[in-house]
Amino acid sequence: MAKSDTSGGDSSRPWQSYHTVFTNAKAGMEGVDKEKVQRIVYEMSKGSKFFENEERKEADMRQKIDNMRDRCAKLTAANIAHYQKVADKRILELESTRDLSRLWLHVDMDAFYAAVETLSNPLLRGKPMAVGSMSMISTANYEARRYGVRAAMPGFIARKLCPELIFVPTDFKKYTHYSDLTRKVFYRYDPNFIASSLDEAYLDITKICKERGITSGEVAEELRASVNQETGLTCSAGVAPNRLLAKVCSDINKPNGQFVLPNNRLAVITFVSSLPIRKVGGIGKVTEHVLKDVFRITTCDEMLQKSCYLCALFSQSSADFFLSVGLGLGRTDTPQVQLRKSISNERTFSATENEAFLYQKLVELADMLSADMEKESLYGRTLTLKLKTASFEVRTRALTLHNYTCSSEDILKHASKLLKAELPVSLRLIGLRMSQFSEDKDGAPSDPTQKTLSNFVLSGDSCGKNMGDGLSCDLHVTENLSTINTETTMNFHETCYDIRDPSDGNQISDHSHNTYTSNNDSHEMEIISGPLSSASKRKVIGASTVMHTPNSCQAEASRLPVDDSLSLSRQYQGSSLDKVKKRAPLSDDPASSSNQKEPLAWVDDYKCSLCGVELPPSFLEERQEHSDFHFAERLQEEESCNNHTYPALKQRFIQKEHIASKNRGTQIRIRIRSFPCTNSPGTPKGRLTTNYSSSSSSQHENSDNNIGVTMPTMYDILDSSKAQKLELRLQTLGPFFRITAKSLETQNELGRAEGLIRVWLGGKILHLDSIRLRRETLGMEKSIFGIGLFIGAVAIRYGYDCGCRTAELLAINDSDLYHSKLVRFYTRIGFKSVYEVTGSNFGDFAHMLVWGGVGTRMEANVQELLVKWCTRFSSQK
DNA sequence: GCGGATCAC
DNA sequence: TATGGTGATCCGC
Repeated sequence: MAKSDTSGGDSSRPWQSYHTVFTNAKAGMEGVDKEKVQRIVYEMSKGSKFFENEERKEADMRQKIDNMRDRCAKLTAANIAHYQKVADKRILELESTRDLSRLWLHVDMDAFYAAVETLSNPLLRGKPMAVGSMSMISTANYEARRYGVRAAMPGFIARKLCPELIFVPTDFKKYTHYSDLTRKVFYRYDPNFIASSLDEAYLDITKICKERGITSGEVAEELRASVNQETGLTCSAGVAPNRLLAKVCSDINKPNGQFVLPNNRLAVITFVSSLPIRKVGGIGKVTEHVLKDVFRITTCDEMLQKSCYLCALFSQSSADFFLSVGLGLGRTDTPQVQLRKSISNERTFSATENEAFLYQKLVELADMLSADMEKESLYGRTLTLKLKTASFEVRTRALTLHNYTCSSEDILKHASKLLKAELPVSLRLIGLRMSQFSEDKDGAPSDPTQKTLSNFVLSGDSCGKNMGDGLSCDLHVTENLSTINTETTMNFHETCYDIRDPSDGNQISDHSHNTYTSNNDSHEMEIISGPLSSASKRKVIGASTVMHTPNSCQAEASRLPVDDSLSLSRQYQGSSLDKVKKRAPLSDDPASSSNQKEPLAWVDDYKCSLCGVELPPSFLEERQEHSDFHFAERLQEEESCNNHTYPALKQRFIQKEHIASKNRGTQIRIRIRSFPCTNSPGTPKGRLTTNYSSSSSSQHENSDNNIGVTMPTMYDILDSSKAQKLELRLQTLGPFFRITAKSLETQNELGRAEGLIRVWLGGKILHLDSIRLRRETLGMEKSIFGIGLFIGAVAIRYGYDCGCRTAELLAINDSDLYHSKLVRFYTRIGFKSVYEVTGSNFGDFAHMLVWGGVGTRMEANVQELLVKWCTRFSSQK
C-alpha cells in the first residue's frame, strides 16, 4: 500500500528522520520553526546512547510497518470483501450504541505546573520558563513553547533552543494544592467528576445544565471563571457528547478558551471527518505512523473508509477502537470508582554495573514500595522488576507469589532473586511494581480511590481543619529551610570593616568571633591557601558562589530574602500598595516602631489582609516571604524621606534622619582595619577608610542608575538594620569577605554570608560562597528572611562597590527536596540556573572542588540585583 | 502468567 | 554532562 513517506530520504537533512514525542505539535507551538527545532534536537542527541536506542526503536517500528504492509498486500479481493462485511456490521453495531444524551465537559488546566510556578513567582510572567530539570522538562509555559520547548524534552536541549529559558524545579506539593482547589470547583458542577490527572478532569454536566436551564457553553464559561477566581489559574474546556471528544475539544481553543461540540450526530460526524488521528487520546506516535504509513489514514473519517483493512489486520478490540474513533464515539458513562491495579516506583541513576550499588537501590525501592503499599493497605502477589540498561533497553521480570504481601523483606527477597538472574549488567534504572492485589482486605475503606474521594469531600467542607493540619506539617520543612548553610571554613581574622567606633568594634569583633565558633558546625578557623580550600562538605543546604561568565547579565534581581513578595507588589501595583498605604495609618500607631509589625492576617486563611494577594495556607514559605515584603515595605516607608503619604511616619522619619545625620559625622565612616594574617584580630596592620554615607552616593549610583530608582547605599542598609536591632559587620581578608548579622539585644549571631571577589576576564565577580541564617536565635515575629534581606543587601552592595558585575552561587544538592527548595529560593531572588554540577562527569570534578558539592550553579547580574534591592530599601512605588 | 510495547500526563 | 516517574492496557506468546 502506501509507501513510507517519513523514512528520511533527504540525506542532507538527517534530523528529518529523527522523531521524538516532543517534535510533535502541541498547543502553543504554532509558528515554531519546526525544522530548526528538529535539527537542534537531532544534533544534541546524535551519537548518544539514548539516540542509538531511539534509532533501534525507530527501526523496530519500520519493521512493524513493513510486516503489516506485507500482510495487507497479501489480502485477496475475497478477503477484503469479507472484512468489509465484518467492518460494516461492526460499524452498525457501534453506531447503535451512540448516546447523544449526555453533556461531557473536559477541563484542562493551561500549562499547569508552569502556571502555578508563575503564580507563586510573578517575576516569571512573560518569560520563557520550564518546570523540570536539565534532564527532563515536565511543562513549559507558552513563552517557552514558542521556541519549541515542551514537556518531555530534556532541559539541556531546551536550553539550546532557548538560551534564556528559566528552569524551575518541580514542586508537587504545590501542584497538588492547586489541583485540590480546582477540584473543589469541579465538585460543585459534578460531584462524580473523573479526575484523570492533577490538571485534568471530566465532568458530566448534563444534570446541572438541565437544573439551571443553561447551555453547556455557559456552564463551561462559568466553571472556567470560577476556577480562575479561586486559583488564579486559567484552564480550557471542551464540551461534547462523550469524553473522548470532550478531551479533543478542550484542546482546540487552548489556552484559556473553550469549544462546544453540539450534541447531534451531524455535528459529530463533521467534526470527526477532518480530525487528525493524533489528536485522539490513545493514538500515539507509533499508531499514528502505522496507520499513516500502512493505510494512509491521517484523519478519523479515513478510519471508516479503510475499515476493512483495520478489521483484517488488527485485533477486534483495536479495530473497534479505531472504528469508534471514526464514528466519533466515546465513553458516556460514569464509571464506578476505579480500583488501583498496580503500584510501583522506579529510579534513574547514572549507569553502573556496581552490584553493591544496584542492590542498595533495590533495598531503597523495596522499602519505598512497601511503605507506599502500607499507606494504602495494599497487599499484592505479583512483583515485577523493571530494568533499563545503560543502552536504554527496558526489561521487566515478574514473579507471582503464593501469598499476598506488602512487606519490604518479602519484596526485597524476591526482587533480589530477579535482579541476580540478570547480573552482570550495566543499569541506569531499577523499578519495582506490585500488582494483583488481594480483594478488599478491610472492606471498602481500603479502596484507595474511595479514600481519596472521601478525603476530598471532607476537605471541601472542613477547610480550616485541613489547613491547620497542613500548617503544622509544613512548618517543619520551613524550619529546615531556614538553615541555609554551608560549612565553608574560611579564616577572616585579618581585615575588618566595622561601622562602629574603634573600641566598640574591637569588642564586637571578639564577640562576634566567639559567636561564630560557638556554632555547633564547628568552624574553628584554619588559614586558607586559596579558594579551593574553602570547599568542604556541606551538611544541610548550601549555597556557594563563583563567577565565570562576566557577561551573563540575565538575572534580574537579588535580595537574599525572597522575591515573591516584591514581584507580587509589582503585579498588583496600584492595588496592593495602595491598600497598604490606606490601611497602615488606620491600624498603625504612629508612634510605634517598625519592629512592631502590624500583624498580617490571612483573610479566609487565603488572602493577605494588607494587600489582597492570595496565597494558599500550605504555602508557608511563600507566606513568610510575603510578610517579609510588608516588613521591608514598612521599613522603607519609615526610612524614606520621599514618603509623603504618611505625615506621622514622615515625622518619625525626620526624627530619625536627624539622628542619622548626626551619626554620619561620627559612625558612618567605616573603618577598614587591616590585620596581619595571623590569628590576632586585635593587631592592626594598616588603615583604610571608606566612606559609606548616605549623602555621598557612590559613583555607580548616578551613572548606572538608568531605571529611575535610587540605589540603596551601604549606609541605608546599615542604618535600616540598626532600626531592626541588628548589627551588620562586613569583614574582608584580601579578596574574601564575610558579613555577619548580630542581634543588638542578645548579641547572638543570627546569620552570615561568606564569599570572595574574583577577578575574571570580563570583570570582577561576586562569589557568594555561603549564606547561613539561624532561625533558632530569632523570635518568631522576626522573619528569617528579614535577616537575609540585610545580609544579602550588604553583600550585593559590597560586590557592587567593588565593581563586580556578576554574582554566582551554587545551590547545593544534598537532597532533592532541599535542593529544589533552594533553587526556587534563589530563583526568586533573581538568580538563574546556568549549570548542573552532578558529579557524574569528570568535568564536574573541578567544580566540586571549588564548591564542595554538587548542585545547581546560578548566576545573577549584580547591578540588577541592587536595583531590585532598592525597591525594598528606597521609597519608590 | 510473563514480557515487551504503547500511551498519557 | 545530560533523555523521568507512575499507572494502565494490549498483544503475543
